[in-house]
Amino acid sequence: MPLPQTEVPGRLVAELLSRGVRMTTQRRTILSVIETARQHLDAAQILRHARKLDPGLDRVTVYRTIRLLKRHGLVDELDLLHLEGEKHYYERRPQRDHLHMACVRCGKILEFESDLFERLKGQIQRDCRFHILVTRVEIGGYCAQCRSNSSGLHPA
Amino acid sequence: MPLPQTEVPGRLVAELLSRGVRMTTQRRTILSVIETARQHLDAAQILRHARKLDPGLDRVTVYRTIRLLKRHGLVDELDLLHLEGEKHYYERRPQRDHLHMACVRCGKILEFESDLFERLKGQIQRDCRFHILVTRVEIGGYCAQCRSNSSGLHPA
DNA sequence: ATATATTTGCAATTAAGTTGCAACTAAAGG
DNA sequence: CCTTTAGTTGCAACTTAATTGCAAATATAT
Repeated sequence: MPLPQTEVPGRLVAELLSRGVRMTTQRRTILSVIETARQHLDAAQILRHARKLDPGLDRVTVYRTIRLLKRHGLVDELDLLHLEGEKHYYERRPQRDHLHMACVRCGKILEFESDLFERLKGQIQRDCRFHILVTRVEIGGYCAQCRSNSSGLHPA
Repeated sequence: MPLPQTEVPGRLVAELLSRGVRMTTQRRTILSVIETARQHLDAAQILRHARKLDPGLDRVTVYRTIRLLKRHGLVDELDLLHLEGEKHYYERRPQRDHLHMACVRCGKILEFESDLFERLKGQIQRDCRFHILVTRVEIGGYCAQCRSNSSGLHPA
């Protein structure tokens, strides 16, 4: 049975190729996993998904590919406040920065973008003469649902 | 003459005592290290400073005390974008949130507080009906000095 | 002063990510 | 296309940061 190598060349593949980075089947697999992810994935989850497409793929290759993407500014790394373990989560760097809210009760992650944040970045660049390359905003608290349902409960 | 920049000594001890937490000599030592720190310290640095005061103190006790402080919302945990290693840094939770800028070239950490950020938090609480407990803002880029000195250089 | 629930230090363990290296392979050149 | 070669992969071993189980020690209430 032939492996359906029918992936539409994604933006990440195209970006790396345009920068002269060598493209391997392993990298294509990992990049497609990251691009089609529906939530934030950690390295182990990326590996698990990638192995469904290429069972021999090693976790070292996942770590190295993530590092490559970080070096090229194509993914952002998040902790999501380490609500579970010390792992890191990755997402394709968006056009416009957004902030992450993590519910400490149910673990849900919400994203939010705001002109106020863009203005805040502008203020920092001006007032501190600091040239911003990357931002990471993580906010912990109770989401709307957990606020209504909470009945005075506290997180674990 | 009062020292305006200096934190009130023993505030962490007082806070914990007022919450009925048992106070040990080890905890007093670790708390004093955190309170008198002049920069952000990681667990290993806290241990090193604490051992100067109590050589038998174990690193496990440092980790457990940090966890205690986090549970009580008395310290904030930072990664400072993992510019060096995967360790975490700790600081006493300030009255007013501030954001952290890490220079990717020289490693310097700058802090910044801003009404815009307070307004951003207000917007989140309103628009997302999200009750904020903790915030963490880490921004990477080039500080003013490194921008002037850079001569086109890039970080390692 | 005593009782007891909590905390400590030690040793062992887990979790996440990295490194050295031989074999492999993508991309460039004939 | 076939060869070349510099970059990449997979494996095993390793590092670093943090956690766990447990006996001994100790802070606090009585």
